Amino acid sequence: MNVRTLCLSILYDGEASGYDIRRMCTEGNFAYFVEASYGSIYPALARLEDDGLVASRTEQQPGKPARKVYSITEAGKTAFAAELAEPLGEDMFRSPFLLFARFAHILPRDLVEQRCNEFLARTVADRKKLDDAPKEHCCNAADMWVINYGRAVLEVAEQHFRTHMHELITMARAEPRKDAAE
Amino acid sequence: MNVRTLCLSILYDGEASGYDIRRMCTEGNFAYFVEASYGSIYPALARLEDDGLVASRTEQQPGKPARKVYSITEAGKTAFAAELAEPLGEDMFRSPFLLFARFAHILPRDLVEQRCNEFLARTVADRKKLDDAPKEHCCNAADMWVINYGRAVLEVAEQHFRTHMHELITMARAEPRKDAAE
DNA sequence: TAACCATATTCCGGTCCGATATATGCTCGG
DNA sequence: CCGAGCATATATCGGACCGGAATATGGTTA
Repeated sequence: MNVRTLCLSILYDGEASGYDIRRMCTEGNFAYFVEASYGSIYPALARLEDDGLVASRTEQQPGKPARKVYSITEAGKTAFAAELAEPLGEDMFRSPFLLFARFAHILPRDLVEQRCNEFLARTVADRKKLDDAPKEHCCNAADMWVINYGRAVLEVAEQHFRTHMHELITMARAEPRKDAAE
Repeated sequence: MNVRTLCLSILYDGEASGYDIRRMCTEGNFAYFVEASYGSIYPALARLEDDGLVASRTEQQPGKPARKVYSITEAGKTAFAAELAEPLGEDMFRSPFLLFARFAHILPRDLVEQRCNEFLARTVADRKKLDDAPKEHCCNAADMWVINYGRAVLEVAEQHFRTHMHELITMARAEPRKDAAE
């Protein structure tokens, strides 16, 4: 799933600037399964425009820098539907935290505890955002389906982690940075 | 979490060739949360050796190409522990399938059904691999903790998907590729 | 009034993926 | 018995992508 397709998917729901697209990737309701940086979004939009799949107009706003607002064309919609009909890339999950967790036994206990608390906080925040999503503005039925899938998964992730994180902390080396044995 | 650190983490458990590391990434018990390709592993190992964090010996095996077997040095272990003490990168989940799912309503029903079945099959296979992991060879307590976390999450993912996939299929356009209305 | 933040875009270095090339010998079907 | 295909093993290259810095601009706030 390349950034081109990601841009088309966002523009499918309405016009947006590169900045908007980035924000939807990082803060929007679907941030938990798609992402892209400015460094990929802007070149992708430029190429999309060259190919006639999106159109742009420059919107002057008093007090703020001008926005270059992109919208999807009919050709873009067709290309997007065709792209979705192609074989899908594999989902991927990368977790620095789980790599860290595997080595709890060689790490100081206070570090493991800190990272566990950070991980829990992130998981809670992610779940909360999906819980709040429906109330805000969104969505069509398919969007709600996707959000509910995410909620179901994050809910057990949080619950499982809450009840088992202390086990991981117990595995860590018992010296919390000072020499006081026992 | 860069490939250098990933290589060190695998070598921490015992010596391995670049090929072995790749296999552990794609087929091993931890494939579900770490990955790297040859294109990153071999350069990473070369740099690691330059820096003295790993050592290598060439192992001639009759009948097969020679293996260049890497092992972690004391300096490597220290560097790895130091790396784990650094702030962790964010976990990330990227799902071409969920992006696809958001647009179920504009896609033909048979395509949505097919992709759903493929997704279910992949989820089942992933969960099954984690279920089988403990029986095989592994692991220390921390490894088991990580595997159990993965199992808990994949189990609900599978169960939720099984009970709700038909809703997604129902949202799809009712024409299964021919003109037969109704 | 200076520092900072939000909006908005662009560029670059470096990392990483995916595909391909190369080499070797085994297994299995025809 | 031979050739296709596969598993082992390493290396390389183009291109995609990330993350951060640079550049503007004007509003907010301490």
